This record gives sequence, C-alpha cells and structure tokens, in this order.
Amino acid sequence: MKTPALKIRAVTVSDVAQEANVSKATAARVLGNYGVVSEKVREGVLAAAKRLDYRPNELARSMSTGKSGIIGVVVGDIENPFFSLAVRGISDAAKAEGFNVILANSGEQIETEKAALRLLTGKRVDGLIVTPSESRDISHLRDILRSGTPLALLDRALSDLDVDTVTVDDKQAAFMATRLLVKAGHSNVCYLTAVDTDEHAYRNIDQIYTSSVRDRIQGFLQACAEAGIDKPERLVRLGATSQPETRAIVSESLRQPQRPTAILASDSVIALETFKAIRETGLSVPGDISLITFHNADWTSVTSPPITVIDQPVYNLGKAVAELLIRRLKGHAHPPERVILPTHIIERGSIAPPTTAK
Amino acid sequence: MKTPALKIRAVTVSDVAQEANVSKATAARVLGNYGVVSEKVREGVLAAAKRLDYRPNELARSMSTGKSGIIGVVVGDIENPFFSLAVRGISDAAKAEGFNVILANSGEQIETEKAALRLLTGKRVDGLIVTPSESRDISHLRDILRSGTPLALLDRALSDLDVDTVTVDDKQAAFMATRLLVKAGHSNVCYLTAVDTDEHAYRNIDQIYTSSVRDRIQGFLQACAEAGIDKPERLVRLGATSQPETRAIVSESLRQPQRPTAILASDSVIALETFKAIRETGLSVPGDISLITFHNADWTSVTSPPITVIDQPVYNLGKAVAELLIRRLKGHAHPPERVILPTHIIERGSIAPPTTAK
DNA sequence: TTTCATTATGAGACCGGTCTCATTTGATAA
DNA sequence: TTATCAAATGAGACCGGTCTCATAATGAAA
Repeated sequence: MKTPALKIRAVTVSDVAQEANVSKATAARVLGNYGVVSEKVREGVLAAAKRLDYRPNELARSMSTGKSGIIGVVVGDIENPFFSLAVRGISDAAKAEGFNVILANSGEQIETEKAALRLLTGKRVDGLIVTPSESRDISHLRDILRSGTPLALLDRALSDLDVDTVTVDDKQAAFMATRLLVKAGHSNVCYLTAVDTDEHAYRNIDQIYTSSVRDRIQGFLQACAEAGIDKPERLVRLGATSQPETRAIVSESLRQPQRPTAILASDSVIALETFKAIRETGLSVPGDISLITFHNADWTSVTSPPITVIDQPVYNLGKAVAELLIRRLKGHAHPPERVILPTHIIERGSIAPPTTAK
Repeated sequence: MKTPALKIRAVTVSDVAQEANVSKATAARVLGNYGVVSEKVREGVLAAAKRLDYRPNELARSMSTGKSGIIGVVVGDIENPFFSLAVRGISDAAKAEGFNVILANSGEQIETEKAALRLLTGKRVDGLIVTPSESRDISHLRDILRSGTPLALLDRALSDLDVDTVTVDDKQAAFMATRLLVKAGHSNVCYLTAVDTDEHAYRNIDQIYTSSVRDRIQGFLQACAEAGIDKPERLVRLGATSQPETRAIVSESLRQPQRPTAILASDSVIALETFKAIRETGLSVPGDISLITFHNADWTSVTSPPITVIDQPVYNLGKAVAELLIRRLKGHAHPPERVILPTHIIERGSIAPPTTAK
C-alpha cells in the first residue's frame, strides 16, 4: 500500500558520510574530487560509497556549481543526414572536452526554435549551438547573448549578430555548381530550396531570411548573369519543405513546356526526391535533366548515374563550431570568430549537355 | 577588471518576489503555477516577472520536485537512419506528453553504453530507453531497474529482463527474406551483420549477444534448413561494423570461387556499402548477386535496380516504446509489456535467379 | 459584534550537492 | 616544552526552486 510509486531514495553524500563516520563536507570532498583529504579518510569514504552504491546527483552538482557540462544544440532537422553528421561532429568534439550534448529540433520554424531555446536555457546549458531558421527575428538569440550564455552559429551566419560562426562558402559553391551546369550548355537551370516565402515564389533576395540559402541564391544568380541568362530570378524555386512537397514541385516543373534542363538541389534530401520525381516522370538523368546537389550524402555515389555533388565538410563544420564554443566556455574570451570552410565539387555522372542543345 | 567571466546573475523567484513586494513563497506559487493566489497578486507578480525578464531555472525545479521531464535514450548509432528515425518517433511521442529527450550513442560498445547510462542517471532522467548492445552483460540495466528508474527496451529484447520492450519480428522477417532468395533459386546465400565475435566467425547461436541479430540468424538458418542447404552456419558473415569493414568483407567474399549469389544485409548502411562493393568488383545486382536488406531506407528505391527490402515500422517502433515508458512514468503500474511489431517485404528489383542456376 | 470557516500569504525547511570559513590536529621549530 | 604553521576536518550557508505548515486576512453565519 505504500509502494505504488516505489521510488527508492537515492544514496546521498550525507548517507556516505554517515556510513564512513566523517562529516558531510569531507565525504563530499572525496566524492566530488576537490579540496584535500588524507589518504586514509579518502579510502574509508570510497569504501563506504561502494558499499552503499553511491551515484552522484549531477543535477544537484550543476545546481551549486552553476555548470551543467551540457551544450545545447538546435538544428533544423536531425533526420537530414547533413545535420546528423554535423551533430556527430559536435558530439565528438564535446565528448573529447568532457561536455555532453542535448539536442533539439526546430523544424525550421521560428516559434519551435524559440521554444527549444527556452527549454535549453531553462536547463541551464553551459553553451548553445544554433542553426538559426531565420535572420529576420533574432531577438531570442540576442536575449541569450545578453544573459551571458555563450552562443555559436552553425551553417548559417547572422550579419547582425557578432558571435562565433562556422559556415561554408555557400555563395562560391552555388556559383561554381551553376557555372558547371552553364558550361555544360544549360541555360534553363533551376535552383531548388526548402526555404519558402509567403507568396511561395522568389522575387528578390530580401525575402530570404536563411543566410546560407541567401548566399546560394546570390551565387546562383551571379553565375546565371555571367552566362547572360535573362531574368534568372524566375529560376529560383522555393518551398521544397517536405518529401511530398518536393515531389510535387519537381513534377510540376517538369511538366511545363519550358521545363528546366538542369537542377541544383539545396540538400541531399531534396536531391533524392528530385531524382525520384524525374524518374517517375519518365525522364532520365542526365539525358533529359542534369542534377547537382549540395551535400555528398552516402547514397549519391550509388545511383545510376551517380550524382555530382558539392562536397561540404559537414563533420568538420560541427566539430569546428563545437571547438569554438568550448574554447569560450573554458574562459578564453577571444573576439567572435567567423570561420568559412571551403567546399569542392565532386564530379560524377549526373551532368550532361541538354538534349535540346545537341 | 571585474568582468572577465561576465556571468550575469540570473533573475530568481526571490528577485521577482522583492520586485512585486510579496513573499518568495507567493511569487513561487505564481511562477510555478501551483497552489492558490489571489488574482490581484498574481497579476502583480507576473508583471514584475516580465519587467525583470524572469526565466525559471529548470535545474532547481527538477532538484526539488525530483522530476526532470527528460527521457534518456541510448542507441547504437544515431547516424544510422534506422536509429535516427526511431529517435524521431521517440521524440515526437515524448514532446506530445511534455517530455524532452536527451540522446547518447553507445557505438554498440558495452562500456560506452554503461558510461552513457551513468551520465543519464546522473542527470536524473525520469526514464530510459535503451537499445542494449549486449545481452550478455546486463548488470547495469539491472542496477537501473533496482534504482527505480523506469526502463524500456528498443528493437532488442532481453529475455532475462522483464521490462517494457518493443521489437519487430526479426526471426520471421529473416525467414521470409531468406525464403524469397531461396525461392528465386539461390542456395549460396549470405547473411551479413555488423555484430561480431572474438573469432570473427560464426559457430553457433550462443556466441551472439544481440537479440535482434540472434533472431535473424535463427530465421535465416531455419529457411536455409527448410531449403535443404548444407551447413548453413558457414553462410553467416559477421563484423560489418563500419563502412570500410563492410566493404572489405564483401569484396573478399565476392572474390572467392564459391562466392555467394545472394546477400541478406542486416541494415541499410551495410546494404549500401555492399551495393558499392558489388559494383566495384564489376558485378551487377541482381544479375550476378541478389540483394535484400533490412530497413526501407530512402535511397533503396532509387538505385538501379531498386533494392528489395524488409520494411520495418521504425518510426512506430520508437513511438511505441516511448508511449509505453511514458505510461509508466505517469504512474500506471502495469506489468511489463513485450510488443512485437510486424514487418513486410517490399519487392523491388534486386532479386533474380542466380546466373549459374540458369 | 463576535465566531468560525475559508482563503490568501508568509516563514522556513528541504532537495543534494559545493564551498567558505572556523576549528582541530599533527608536525616542526624555537 | 611551548609556540607556530600547515594540513585535515567539520559546521553550516548557499544554489533556486518546491512545499509544508503556521499565521493573517476575509467573509459568512450567529
């Protein structure tokens, strides 16, 4: 009748102290591994702890030290291999320095991002790594900075926010990728991204609040301009937010009379759906449509044809932000750094001259 | 000179109380949303909290309530899409019930698993979901149970441990998959798994400490026996622990004179590497080698040929354990349940009769 | 107006650690 | 032997919440 919850009371420092016949303070010194204790007493306490099977309460520890040993990470979508690889980079770097990671998804939505941040700061994480879903509303990030919690940005820079940031050279990458398509003879190229606007159509760069995509669009447009392509803005396609969504956009695109002859996909998830949609429409890569994508995902080398990709140093992206953040956590008060990692294109078999141009 | 750490002291309940001219207890009641307070005072406290930008310290809250609102999850490898999907199932179910998830990797190593568990219990998570890497040494899981922390098992059952468990019908799935290969005319089929033994070779089932793989091997052997295949044990290949490792095993296998004509891969990561290795060796699927794999990963439908897979309800696997665990966390003291979810085979194009048999 | 029940508030213990400061112990030097 | 000092230990405050219990205020009943 007294054991419905059957919550066993955990062994505490005081319990151990009593068992070892020393004061709580002394037992704490031994168990917490600080201060000085004589070897004899230490052994006694350790033995008592073992007898009682003492497990430190990390919560209480964090409470009094003010440090939790946790780094909070907020990414857009952990299921995207890009993010899961970056997160592994973060985790590895964190573990190496004795930190743990607690992960939250924003689903690329600003409100969810805010909620996640609220949760993590509530848990008093020591530092935060965020992939900001929007550059428009960053008040919550400002709040974090103001509260004194170190913050670092992953994959997306925020010009207005002067914090440690690690990104790749998105503009350059998009430029080179587009140029590769143009060089192959394409003029009806399409850049497809998950980012969306209210009107679901691209008008100008000021509508785009995701810095990486912004950069990519600029690189894309620049390469188009260089190639003398008229009104390249019309070639930017937004809203590939989910697999069905992507599928629909691509299918619809391909059914147009003036269908694109080449597609630049903004990530590997989009690329995979695009590839499927192209196949389903009865078209072939690269015969009918050329394809290139950001992120050298595992599967891209195994399709027929294998996909030409923009290889981003994803793991290192994560590793680098984590290292930057941890350096700050350890007290090195260096000025915020903005690291831009290089990318390079891996040419495989998904780009060919357009058939109409033959 | 006084601001090298510049750690801003966070606003506490006492601060708000003072600002609102009420006692700490009253402010706490309002901010913690418990007990009774008059409407007038409530408003005053809320206003003061807003003015001071009060953010509750979740740590302290957990400290006194004994509940953290966190579910700890330990999986083998988050980068494996199988696990990342299952984890999303867990996260979604958790979020729906107001819990958060903290994730740790075991890398399928028992010591790392123990360390991860130590970490999570130290953080006083409310409950744990584990994919046990071994059925041999489960003392640490017993400890958890003994301490009163609810535990649930994901994807792998432990016959000796009577706790909530959700798995798929691995034995049946392996049996059906193998039978599919046998029916196509294969007798030299190979089952390839990441699990390994000291001798790196399979002798008998008692060497295998991963329950899911154990079941799969039994299903595999049973189908082989049914087909009258002699000494099917020799067809079990272990040790595909990493991408290069898998690659090496497959390449070596394929170079043997008696090379297998069909392969059953234990997960999609192994299948992908296997597929690559087959290609590299200059062989084709399904012309030279038939292939079937566990887990209907995204990419499997997009290769040429698309891969025939055993479709596991991965998301629901995660969702179901989480729901079981949460039910227990909420105090429903039902007896431990063992749920086994069904799988089914999606036939695509990677199985054909063996060429030699033609 | 007094009494009693009821509601609202306050004081302070508590969670399980850390950490400061005072006190005791033991060894060394005078 | 006694003074001096460092090392070892203990007592208790503290972190920021929750929560119990006592007290004060309010309102209805007598």
